Parts: sequence; structure tokens; C-alpha cells
Amino acid sequence: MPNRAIPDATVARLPVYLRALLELAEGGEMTVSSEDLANLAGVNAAKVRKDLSYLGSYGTRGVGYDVEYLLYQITRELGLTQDWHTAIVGIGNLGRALASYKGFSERGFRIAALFDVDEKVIGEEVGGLIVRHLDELKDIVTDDRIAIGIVATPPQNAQEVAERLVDAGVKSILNFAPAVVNVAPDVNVRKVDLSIELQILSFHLQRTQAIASAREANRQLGG
Amino acid sequence: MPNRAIPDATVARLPVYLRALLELAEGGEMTVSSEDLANLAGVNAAKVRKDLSYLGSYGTRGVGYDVEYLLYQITRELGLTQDWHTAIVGIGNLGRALASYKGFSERGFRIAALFDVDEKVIGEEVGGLIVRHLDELKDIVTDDRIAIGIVATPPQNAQEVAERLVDAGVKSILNFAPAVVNVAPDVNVRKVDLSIELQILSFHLQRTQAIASAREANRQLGG
DNA sequence: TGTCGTTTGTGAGAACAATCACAAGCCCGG
DNA sequence: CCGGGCTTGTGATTGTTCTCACAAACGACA
Repeated sequence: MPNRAIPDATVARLPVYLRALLELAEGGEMTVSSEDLANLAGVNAAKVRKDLSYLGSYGTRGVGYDVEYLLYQITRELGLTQDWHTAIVGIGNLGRALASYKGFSERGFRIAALFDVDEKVIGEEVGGLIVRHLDELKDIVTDDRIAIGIVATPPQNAQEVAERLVDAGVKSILNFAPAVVNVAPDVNVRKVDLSIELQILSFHLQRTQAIASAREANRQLGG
Repeated sequence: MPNRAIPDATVARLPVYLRALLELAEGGEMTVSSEDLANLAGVNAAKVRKDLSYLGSYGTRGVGYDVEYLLYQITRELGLTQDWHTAIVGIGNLGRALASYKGFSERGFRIAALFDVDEKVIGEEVGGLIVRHLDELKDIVTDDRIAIGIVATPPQNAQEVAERLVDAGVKSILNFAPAVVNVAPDVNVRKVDLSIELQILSFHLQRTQAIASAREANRQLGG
């Protein structure tokens, strides 16, 4: 009965369910319970049910969910029934790795263009594509209907590159540069920041270490 | 007054503030207001103040925060006063990019070892380190006091690699493999999943597209 | 057809996060 | 030493997400 307001937290988990369902489908499973799906996705069963309920009532009580049907519904909801064209800007170590990454095409994301500003890199072939100069961005984005821009530049160039992408009509940006980019509110930016992730892990390590040494100190004091 | 219970959401933002503060310090700024810091970090000022208040009262009313002092406090809170040793498992495209990534060492994360199982890769030098066989993991983790494991293997190997890391004593794992890994609850796992990020962007693209075509249909019906 | 075991879908409540709004406190100029 | 402008720190409020718990609905089987 819910019209259409899928929570962000749910949207972020749908791809995880999708992957689990693909595995189940390959294994020949016809149906799956929320409990089994929850185990595969690493969450709890109630969350799975609530998440799936936002898509509609696609389960059967006493039985579970039809794997194929659910696969289709999630695929549709995520907009994966069509191929999205993407461009990578910044062909350094990370840009190259992304350009060669097989996981994108498997999910219907076609890397359609690569850009850089370094003359030493332009013209080079990476992952089957020729690296273009950033100045060609706008034309190529328009011609190739590129919908998603991936920023893998050094941080100081990220804002400018993001602006160029937006200027070219891109409404979705995935930012790997360790920098905050500000764009118009109708543009969707997601960031992946490797060193932030490590710093969060560091916080927890430091904390358990601190607890351990406090306990040790306490022990030595005979407390 | 708050003892010590920094919310996860705050912890995740501290590295962003840290980066902004480093820029300010380089620019010679002595103090910064929550408003300015908020702009640099891409959040709002109230959130900055609340986040920082969890660390203690390090600001001065009417003035702002002392840049250097705040830098030190966040660095300490995140456990970045010490260098953490990390190991990368899986030296494919992504593993290589990570091994060569400069951003880690800048933040005090030293990549101390690389592992793979492919004989063609073992022995190769990547980013100044020799790739070792996964079987050497336990010894090297112990000897080099490696605290963080980075998993960059294909998804089907991620769980086993994570288990080996945990068995070797690693308590923090950064997982780049598109797979769910289950480990003991005292081990911290963070995941970075590139194609999930694209799928989330796809969801929003699809949604705005759907709205646009609904509007168009409505217009043509003369509604 | 009725009963039983199973599993969904969802209201209700708890936990967590974001935001608001303002008193408290600081600096400075007179 | 006082008043005004500014900025922090934080209660209070609102919004979002998670979890619980159970009625409703299904299949199977007698």
C-alpha cells in the first residue's frame, strides 16, 4: 500500500539483496525465505521483509519469495533494466583499475569514455578505450548519452571536474577523490573515500587498544 | 560532560573535518568557526558543533576553534597518532591501485605486505613491496604487527581470506570484494562496494526519469 | 474441509541521527 | 567595567532507521 518513498537505507541494501538473489538463481533455487536471504545479505530477517515490503507485496506467506520475480522487481526498481553509460575522469592508478574493473559491466554499467588532462596519458588505450582530453568531455557526454561521471582525479581538481560534468548534463557523480565537491541539489553525488574508511577502522582499533591499556593499568594498580 | 560515546555518524565525519583542518592549517589559519568548517566539510554548522562537542569543549565562544588544537584532538581521537600497518590481499587491478595509492601513507597507514595466491603474481614487486603467498600471511601479520587487512580478491575468495586474516589476529578489515563477509563480532569490517554505489546512483536516475516521463505522459493527455 | 506449521507484512516502540533555537560565554571598543 | 556583536555548546524537537512481535495468509496433509 505504500505509494513510493523507499528509504535511503533500504535503497542502499537492495543491491546486496540483488547479488544474493543472483547467487540463488544460479544455484537453481526457486524461492527464498526472508531468513535465508538475510543470512546471505548479512542483515536480519525483519529488515529484509520491511525493505522488500517497500517494493510491494511480492512474497507468499508460508512459502517465501519467488527468486526470479524478486530479482526482476529489484532490478527494475534500481533502474538496472537499462544500461547506463559512464565516464571516468582521471586516469591514474585508481582510474585505470576502475576502467578495467569487470564488475561494472556485469551490472549494466558501460564505461563509455575516459578523460584526463595529462598529455602523456591522452591517446593511450586503457581497458579497450582511448583516453581523451578533458576538453572533449562535453561533446562526448552528449553524443554518448553518458549519465554517470566517475571522478578519480587528485583532490584539488575534483571540484572543477565535477562542475564540468554537471555542465555537460551529468546528474550523477561517483567521487573517489578525497575532497568535498559541491554541486547543484538536483545532482546526485556519492563519495567513496578510501582513507576515510581506514580512519574509521583506526578509531575502533584505537578505542579497543585504549580500553585494553586502561584495564591493564587498573590491574597493575590492584583495582 | 559527555563521557565517551561518539556516535558512528560523527566518527564517519571526523576524517572529513580533519582534512578540512589540514587545509586551513596549511593556509595559515589560526582559528575557524563552525560555519566555515561546515562549508569546507559540506555539512551544516550545527552538526559540526554537535560532532565536535562529543570530543570535548575545544572551541571558544565568540571566536571559534583553534585549528592546530582541534587537529591534534581529532587526530588523537581517531587513533592517528600512531602508524597502522596494513596488508593487502589480492593483487589484481584494484589491489595494485591500492598498493600504489599515496593517500594511505599520508594519513599514517603503512602498507606493509601484499598477498596473492597466483604464482604469476607472487614475487612481483608492486609499489615497492614483493607480493607474498597467502600462506605466509599469518607469520607476516604477526611479525610486522599488521592491524588492518584489505581484501581486494574476487568475491568467491573474500570470506576465506577474511577468516585467514582474523585467524592471524587482524581485528579490522576493509573489504573491497563484492561479497558479504561474516566474522566474529569483535572484528570490525567495513565494505567499499563500487558497483553498489553505481546502483544507488542508478536508482535515483531511474526515479527522476520515471517522474519526467510520467509528467510528459500527463502533459500529452492534457491533464 | 479443517487443522497445523510456516512465513510474510506491518503496527508499535526503541534507538539513533539531524536540526533547531537560544542561553552562556567570549572579545573588543569605549 | 560595561554593552554589543559574535560564536559555541547543548537541551528540545523532529525525522529516520531498526527491531520486535504478532495477526494474517498460505500450503500441506489428513
